[in-house]
Amino acid sequence: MKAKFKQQLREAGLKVTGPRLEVFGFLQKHDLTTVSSVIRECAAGADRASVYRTLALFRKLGIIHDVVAGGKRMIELTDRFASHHHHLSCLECGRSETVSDQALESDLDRISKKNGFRQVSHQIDISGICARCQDRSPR
Amino acid sequence: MKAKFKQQLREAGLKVTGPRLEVFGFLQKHDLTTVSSVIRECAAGADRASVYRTLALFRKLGIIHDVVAGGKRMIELTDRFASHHHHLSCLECGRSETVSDQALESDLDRISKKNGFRQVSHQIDISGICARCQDRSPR
DNA sequence: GTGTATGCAAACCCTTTGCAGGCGC
DNA sequence: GCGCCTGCAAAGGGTTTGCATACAC
Repeated sequence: MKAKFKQQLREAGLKVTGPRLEVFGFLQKHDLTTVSSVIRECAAGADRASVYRTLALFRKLGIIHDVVAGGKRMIELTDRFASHHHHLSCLECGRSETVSDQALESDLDRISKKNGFRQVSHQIDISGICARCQDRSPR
Repeated sequence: MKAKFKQQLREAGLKVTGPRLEVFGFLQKHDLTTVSSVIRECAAGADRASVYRTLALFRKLGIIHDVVAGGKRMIELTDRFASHHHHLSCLECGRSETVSDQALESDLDRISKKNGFRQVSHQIDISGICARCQDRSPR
């Protein structure tokens, strides 16, 4: 996976640098994170400005994309570096669970076709209260 | 609809003021808009700061909610003031189409239940190229 | 060695806040 | 008239940019 990443950079005529490796490594370890987390956790290996530039580059290269989970803007690796999925986000504890559902994907395709859209991407954010938090504070 | 809005404010012990009416009126005319548009278009009747305060209030009262369309953060009236729907956003022209689909809603319910989630809300953003833009620049 | 990428700091948003005056009820 | 709401301006926080230096190739 890291090899694939380096290869993609080189094929685009870009350099494999410390900050880029640092940020990519962090994203691999923490799928679904925030820009501020990346800045905080990668501070030792990458300046704030470099993190922003790196994330912008990764977006352009299709390595990461922005998603919304629990109403908050997050970033994560794209399907090329992680399998296609969506999130169930708990409004109480903030945790997100990953789900994949074929019927859902089919419906989205069908809806796009019906409207004459050529679908490029989609994202879904289901917010609620997770099983654990329901148990903890029942109502 | 506007009567319902005024009623909701009064029932909450809040005042019906110029800025609040101005912003609500704009939201009714332009479903799916941005904070900056509201600020720009309501400038005559509401100061920037008042727009922010008003939007925060509307969010708290469940009059508006934030959604993502075409990857951009937008705001729109909630289901109480407009029927439940989702958006197909064109990445080229930026326009958004509205869709409602029962199968899709059922899928989301089923997925939530399967994971023990009590669903509170969900949002879907389908991005692609609309029929019109496909015709204009075929590939 | 060459040209890209980085770090630093300043500039730039967008958003929030404090406060005195105005207005809905 | 009372107390909430507003406008104004200043402060705050996150993001972007300019420039000289450092490093990947």
